[in-house]
Amino acid sequence: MKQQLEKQITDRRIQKTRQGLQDAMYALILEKGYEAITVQDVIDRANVGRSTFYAHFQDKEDLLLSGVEVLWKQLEEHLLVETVSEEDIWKVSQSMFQHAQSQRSMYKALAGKQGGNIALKLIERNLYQIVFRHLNDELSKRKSTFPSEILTRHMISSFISLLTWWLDSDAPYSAAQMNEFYQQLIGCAVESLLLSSPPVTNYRNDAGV
Amino acid sequence: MKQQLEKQITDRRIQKTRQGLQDAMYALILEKGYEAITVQDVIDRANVGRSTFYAHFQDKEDLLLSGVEVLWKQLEEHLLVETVSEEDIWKVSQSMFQHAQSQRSMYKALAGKQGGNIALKLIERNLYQIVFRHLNDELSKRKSTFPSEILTRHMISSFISLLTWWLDSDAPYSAAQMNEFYQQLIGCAVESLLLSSPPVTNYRNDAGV
Amino acid sequence: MKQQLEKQITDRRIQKTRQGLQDAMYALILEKGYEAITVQDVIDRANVGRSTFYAHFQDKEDLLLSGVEVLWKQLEEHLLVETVSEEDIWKVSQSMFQHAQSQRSMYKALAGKQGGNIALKLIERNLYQIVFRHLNDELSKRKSTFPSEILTRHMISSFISLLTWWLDSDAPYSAAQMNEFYQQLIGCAVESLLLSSPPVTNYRNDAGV
Amino acid sequence: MKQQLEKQITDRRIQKTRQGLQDAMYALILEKGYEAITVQDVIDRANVGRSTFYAHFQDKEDLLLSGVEVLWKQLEEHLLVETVSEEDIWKVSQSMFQHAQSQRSMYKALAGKQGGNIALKLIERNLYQIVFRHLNDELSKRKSTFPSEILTRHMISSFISLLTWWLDSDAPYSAAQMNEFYQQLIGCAVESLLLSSPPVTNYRNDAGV
DNA sequence: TCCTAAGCGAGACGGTACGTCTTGTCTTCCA
DNA sequence: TGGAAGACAAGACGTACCGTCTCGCTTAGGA
Repeated sequence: MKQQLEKQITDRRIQKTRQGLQDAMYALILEKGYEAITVQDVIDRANVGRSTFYAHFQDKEDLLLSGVEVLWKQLEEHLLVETVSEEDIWKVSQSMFQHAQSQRSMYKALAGKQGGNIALKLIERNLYQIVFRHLNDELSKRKSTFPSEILTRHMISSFISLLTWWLDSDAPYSAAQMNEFYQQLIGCAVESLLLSSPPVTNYRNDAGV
Repeated sequence: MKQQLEKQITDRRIQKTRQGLQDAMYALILEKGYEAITVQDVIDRANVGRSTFYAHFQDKEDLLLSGVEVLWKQLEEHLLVETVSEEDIWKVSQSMFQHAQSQRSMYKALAGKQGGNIALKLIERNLYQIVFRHLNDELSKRKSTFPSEILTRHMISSFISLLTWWLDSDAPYSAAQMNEFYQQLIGCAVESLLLSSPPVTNYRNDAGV
Repeated sequence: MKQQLEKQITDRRIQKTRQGLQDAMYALILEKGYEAITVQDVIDRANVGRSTFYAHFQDKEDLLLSGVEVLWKQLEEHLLVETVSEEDIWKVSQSMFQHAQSQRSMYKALAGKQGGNIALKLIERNLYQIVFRHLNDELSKRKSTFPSEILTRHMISSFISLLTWWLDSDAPYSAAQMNEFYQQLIGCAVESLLLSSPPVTNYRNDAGV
Repeated sequence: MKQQLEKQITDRRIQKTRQGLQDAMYALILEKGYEAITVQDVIDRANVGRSTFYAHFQDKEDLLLSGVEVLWKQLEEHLLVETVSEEDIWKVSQSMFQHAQSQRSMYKALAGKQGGNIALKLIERNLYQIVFRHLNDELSKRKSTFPSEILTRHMISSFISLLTWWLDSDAPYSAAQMNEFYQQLIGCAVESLLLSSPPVTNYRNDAGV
């Protein structure tokens, strides 16, 4: 008990330093792009010693990716609050668009074109895990021979492409509209591969906002 | 006339050096990945002096991208030979799959996951130019309000995603089969947005915000 | 009264910590040499917190030199017990050889080649004070023009050189023997400069410039 | 022949860089003392890149010691010119005093109290080699039981002590005078240990300047 | 056949960023 | 309240690449 308390308080100090470094990183990414950033830049911005940086993160990539974890945890909470199950693809995508809308600058830093592709690659991989499991089941249930990796990659890459365009172009579309676009682009293929018998409009009814 | 001849012969020597550097680059990419490569690695492999490298290319990125140009010229010739017009999207995509099949190792170096994303980004941009012009026309002809950038990016990102997966996974599909998959994933959306005449505004009703 | 008692007890505690740090230092010097030692090494060895170290000593040099003071006090007591006056140079030197013999490991740490030169420099300076005053008097009494700094430095450096060699080489000579050597090396010069009455100016004739 | 020429020219460039670094080092030693100097200080002063420094010297100690080599070579030449044999101790010492006089600032940097003890230790070791061999022979010829290490160390440490004092104190004595002092301090002991039978004044006759 | 200008290899160089290490200060808790 | 634990700012270290440069050699065309 005592040890835990002590640890927590120490953690608070540590957490503050980590947060400071992450914030400095986000700000710098939006200013000059991930690649151009130097460890020195980050620690100057965060008012932190060099060794402190390396006590917390292996290198600037590690710092960047630590941000993805934060974002990912927030997203999971978001999904929980909205009581979205992983099965319902359209709700998941909509939740991500919403989350991106509410955390715009963080998303821009991590997933925008300034953010380097490393963070994006991790997000892609995370999404892949979730979607692949689901699609693989569905396709095998229907004895489809269509390679599930391809379908998964298609859905993910299209989603990512849409998301990054939205973040970078400052296009005046709402999260809901973006999700609508996504459905229009993807839905038809998903239908034809997964939902041969049920009514075509099925997924559309769910997409009401 | 004389000057041109001299230039050509000199060019032959120069060309040999450039080629050597490009070849070294490809080999090294397949060995250890683009990011990990050092200028020193390249010039050691190509048996070339450091200054020679910088006489021909600005940096290793420049060398990499010079390869994309080569590839792109080959592709254009390929399209000419097959008498493919840019309008016919499916034939263009099929030609690219074919070309990738015939130049597999070069494609792997430039577009595979070892190749860094820089070359891929350039290919993407090139494709975007071609496809966007075409789609924008078609959509405006039909008075569709669907953003043509989004549709273009969707088509390109899906194609790239498919292509890189094919190159990296050594999946036993032919170029024709890959194009078949591509059509299955994309075709339906393209059709509904381009080929149907009336219901273009349909999605707007659902997307009320 | 209570306060005083309490103070004493506290002092005892403090003394213990200081002692622990000094002991750790000596041990480490003999193991790896003074230069290579880190403050971290010392506090790990002494089982002491970093801040504790800096509460007692300014830096590792301060800690080392604090040891010289201890050694110096012991030496003074030694001289008192043996009732040696500072005037009798040979007895002073013999006393130091004896003391070094009895406190061999401490001397090795402070004056040996492992101990860095800082401690040695301090010892040299201390000896210089004592010897210089004496020699300066004697030389001026005899109206000698021989620079007393030079003579002092000669005596000290020869003594130090002998002492450190003895400590480092584990040569099987007793303190008495070492002092005998010292007299043989130094005595003749001291005699000719101090004990002979007339021919002080003798060397000047040869030193024509 | 061609290869040698090429090498020489390259060497000239390299030599210039090395020289620049050494000069910067000497200047900085005289300004702030060896210990306080940073590699960065040196390369800033010498207008040299960091990697260049490390291409030539392992660390600042290596740079310092490389200076001793230079000094040593100069000294050897000096001895050659003056046709001094190693046997004649007094001439060797006089030559060193003379050399120090002519290269005062270099000696101050390397052997003065600003120079750290590293260079001095090396000089001491070099001298030790020369003197020890000679003295050891002489002592064993005479079947003396006096330890030759001790005598050697005595002579060297006294010489060094005299030299450094001279360099640091700016005392107004000439090289010849310094050597006279040295003889007065050392000569008597050397005599009594080496020259038992011959006339005592023997060495004095040789020391005429 | 010799000459000469360009391409070239070799690699020294100035510079920048890296990740590591040590120092001395500081804060927080415990006994 | 003093000491233990250890996070922290500061900054030097030695390494790794970069892109520029200087230097002779080779070499292939025009004299």
